[in-house]
Amino acid sequence: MSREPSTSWADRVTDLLADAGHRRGGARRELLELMAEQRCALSAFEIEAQLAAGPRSVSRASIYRILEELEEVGAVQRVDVGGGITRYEPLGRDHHHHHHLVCDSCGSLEPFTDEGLERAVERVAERVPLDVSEHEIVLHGTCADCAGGQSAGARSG
Amino acid sequence: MSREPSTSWADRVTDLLADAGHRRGGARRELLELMAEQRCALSAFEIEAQLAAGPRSVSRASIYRILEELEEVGAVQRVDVGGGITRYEPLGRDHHHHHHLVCDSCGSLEPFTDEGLERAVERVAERVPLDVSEHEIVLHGTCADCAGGQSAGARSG
DNA sequence: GTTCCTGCAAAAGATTTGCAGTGAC
DNA sequence: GTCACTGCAAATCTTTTGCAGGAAC
Repeated sequence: MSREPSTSWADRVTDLLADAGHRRGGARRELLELMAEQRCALSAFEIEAQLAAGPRSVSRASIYRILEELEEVGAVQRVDVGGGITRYEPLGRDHHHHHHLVCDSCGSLEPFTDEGLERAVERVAERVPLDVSEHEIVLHGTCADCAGGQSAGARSG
Repeated sequence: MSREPSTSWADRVTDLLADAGHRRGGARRELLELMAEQRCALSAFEIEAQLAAGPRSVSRASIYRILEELEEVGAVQRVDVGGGITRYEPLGRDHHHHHHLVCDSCGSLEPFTDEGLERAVERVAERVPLDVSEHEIVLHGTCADCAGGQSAGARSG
């Protein structure tokens, strides 16, 4: 679980970017370190806010530009869970591939994994007329907080 | 395949809307009849274009408003396949529940169904900390046209 | 010193909202 | 006649783009 590779994810991605002809930059470094420690997908807005709270703010334009570069080298994946907001998730860390639970009531996002589901998707991928490179599974519903807390209201952030 | 219920989907949805306190309207009727005959999800833009080509145009604002009403009564489902564009899909017709194949090269959208995948999702839904109401599965990749047609280019619309 | 990286501000695209006129009941 | 439905235009929100200054190499 906590076994770390000899180089960090941020370092490895920086190398990937260098191979693709990119130089290093402060904004990109901050964004990489933020992404490295996320357990689930972040929106551009959330990234901007979290970086603004840290030692070095990064402008929105740079965030989008950097995320696009990261997607091109396969370091992050776009995740669409609705609401017209694109989220971004790091790839290639030692965590397992996962999917998403979305509470339509409070908008919270949670990751989940399931081996059976992955096998089913792999089986489907062989049958469909598409050379499948990625897949995305989103379960919508009501989370425990919202379902149980009909009177609890805005108890926890 | 061609067995129709005694009332059409558009009529049934109109009844649903009437129960919810809505009157009838020309724009809504056009939109319902368009949705009724779709085999896959449509974006608001596509709906506007298709209605504009028909006997009665519907303004963009009305399209979004009507789609929101339809979603509230459970007649359509939002589908997010990326690109920042929300799509809408009719629910409760005699067709089976389906999911989506997206070609990241040309953007084409195709429906698919898979029993095994549905069962796997149902099994997962019981294990996760979410009262699951809907699910959405999107496979991204390259379609046959784009994969095979490296020189075929814009052969078929 | 050259070229890429970054921030700012403006632009572009999708969706929502305010308001006034028309239509359903 | 009342209140919902609709269209137009303006507003809002997310994402992209143009340009100029600063940093990496």
